[in-house]
Amino acid sequence: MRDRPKIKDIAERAGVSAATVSRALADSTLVTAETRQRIHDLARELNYRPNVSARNLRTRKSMSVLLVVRDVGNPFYLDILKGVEATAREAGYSVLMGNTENDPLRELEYFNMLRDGHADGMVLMTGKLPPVGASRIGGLPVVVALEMIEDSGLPHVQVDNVAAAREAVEHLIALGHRRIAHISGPIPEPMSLYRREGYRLAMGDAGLEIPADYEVRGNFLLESGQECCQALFDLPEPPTALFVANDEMAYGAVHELRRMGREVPGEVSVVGFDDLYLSKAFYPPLTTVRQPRAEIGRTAMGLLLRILSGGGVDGGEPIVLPTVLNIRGSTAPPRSR
Amino acid sequence: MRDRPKIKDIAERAGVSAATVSRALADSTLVTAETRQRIHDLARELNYRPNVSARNLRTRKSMSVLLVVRDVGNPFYLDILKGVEATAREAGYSVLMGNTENDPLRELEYFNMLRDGHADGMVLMTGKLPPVGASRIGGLPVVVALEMIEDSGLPHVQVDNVAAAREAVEHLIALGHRRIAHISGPIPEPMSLYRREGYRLAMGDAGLEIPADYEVRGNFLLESGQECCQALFDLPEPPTALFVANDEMAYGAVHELRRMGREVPGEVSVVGFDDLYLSKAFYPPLTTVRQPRAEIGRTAMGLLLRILSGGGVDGGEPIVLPTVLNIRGSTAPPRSR
DNA sequence: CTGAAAGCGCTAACAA
DNA sequence: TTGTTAGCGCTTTCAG
Repeated sequence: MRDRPKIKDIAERAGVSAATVSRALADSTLVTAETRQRIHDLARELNYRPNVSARNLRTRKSMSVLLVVRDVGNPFYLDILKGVEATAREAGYSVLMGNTENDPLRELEYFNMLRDGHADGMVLMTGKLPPVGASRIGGLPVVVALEMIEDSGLPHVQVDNVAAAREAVEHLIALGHRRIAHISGPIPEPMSLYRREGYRLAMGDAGLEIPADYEVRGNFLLESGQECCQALFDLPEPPTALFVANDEMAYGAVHELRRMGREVPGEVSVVGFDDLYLSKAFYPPLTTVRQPRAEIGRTAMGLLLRILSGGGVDGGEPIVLPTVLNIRGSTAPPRSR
Repeated sequence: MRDRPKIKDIAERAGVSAATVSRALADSTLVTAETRQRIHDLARELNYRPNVSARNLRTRKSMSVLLVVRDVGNPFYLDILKGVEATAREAGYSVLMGNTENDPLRELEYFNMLRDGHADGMVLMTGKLPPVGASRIGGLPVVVALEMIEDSGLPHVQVDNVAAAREAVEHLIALGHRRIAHISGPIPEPMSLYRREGYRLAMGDAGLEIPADYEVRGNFLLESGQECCQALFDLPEPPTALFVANDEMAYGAVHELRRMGREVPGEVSVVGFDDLYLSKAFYPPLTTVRQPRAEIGRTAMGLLLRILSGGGVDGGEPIVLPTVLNIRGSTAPPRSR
């Protein structure tokens, strides 16, 4: 940072004005190809780098976007982050990490960073809006990914959680399971509700009753999967199959089943949701719904870029990316009695 | 971003000068407590937020730090990121994600972001320096975490990889294993070399020969663990235990062993390195070296903060954080023959 | 304690 | 095609 060359320095050496240098460095055709080249050479020689604060102040941009999640420590976000980062970088944007930990104050703080010029736009994955009222959010350059914020008027990139969950449960039913329980995410978060809805629809379509105790609430964390699993197998009539709302809890559930001496999938089948990259190395390899995470990241960031470049944004219809049910070793027909 | 209030607006309404507003908002004692309060109230009322670009330009700071890793998609970095983010945020800094994918050009680009005012400092976890020569790097506000860059003169936060690896292998030896193989990371990366060195030391101390084919090179990825494992068990005299240089490859190795019909730990014991958060739910629960990742992140960021606030920095002695060998279900005495 | 004035480094009208 | 000029919004001397 000490005495770095500025445009003026280049201008003096090149015998031109600062404006010309600025234009040349921006490859403006208004500058002779020859002087343009000369200035580029000079800039390289001096190891010149434009001061971003000055540029940002002048252009009223920051060339940064904010990626806001509930928990940066959650491996689920990794591929999304990767997709967002790649797409952002290709377009010359940097990615600022935002971590809310479900704290409304922090959620608000990240929105404020949009107003104070810290970032030009936001990819929001918390499923929540700060309590300032949707009116103030309306036109902001925000794309909601993964989760869904109803009536926000914001563009969404997501998967069809209901249909995906339904397909997962239908797979269990097709295998012959009747007593299928569900470990859900936190209620009433929309994502949890959708996946539960898919479960209910599949069960209903198959004419299967859902016993009251067959829906237990988790919190998407590993330990929660264990606990919920325990509760389910304390029941007088335990299930023969589990549809778990995410892979992490599914890991916990399988772990717990093993601890209880129940075989997976021999005695109990388990289906997860997300297809974390470890699920295939898990034992038994986990049957689970794959979300195209990297693509969600790329698509969301692409959409944001379009918004930032003034392109048309229809916050109307969400962009829905396809899921795939990856059938692996954790599901099998129920043990014939 | 549209017509946001600026200092001047507040100044006019308060009937004072812009300078006074600036001072008041900075809680300078040069301003009467009463006007200070009035201006704060006004700022809140107008929903004022200082323009960061203008402030950054003026103060020559960005209040951002760059966190540079090889691969943002690697779950290993999660807890570190979390630690860095938390510590940074407490101090008012934002975290910019940098992802090099081992591309020297991109590594250089991130260093340039330091020079162009994009960020004030960097936590570097790639184990590499761009090829500009250490001379230009010397005084930069950069902290190296996790990996080690020899002769860089930069402050380091790391663990003792040699000692940790040694302890892991000693555990296997203590169980009675003699034929212990090692799946290493990419050679010659320092981290891989250190862990291999620990393996060699433990073996040597126990008077155990290392057959030529017992050291195979992986790349820290899951598939690589599978492949290396396959190579080892194609040997005429396969090992009874594996020390794998990271958990991810260990998952792959265990997966492959299972595929080959070899029991873990009955037939083969496996020790990993890192203690990813899933290793305890893995089957069998993985014996592995735990690195205090969140603490590495917090410590590195704390060190960087000290540097940024002009505090003394001794790039001499690295800060070494302790590791713990977590003994779980993937290791057992060798099957008695 | 407060105000006037300068300027951080850059870009974009407007003129030439 | 190039130069001149005027700020972007803020902080910080320097005077008062």
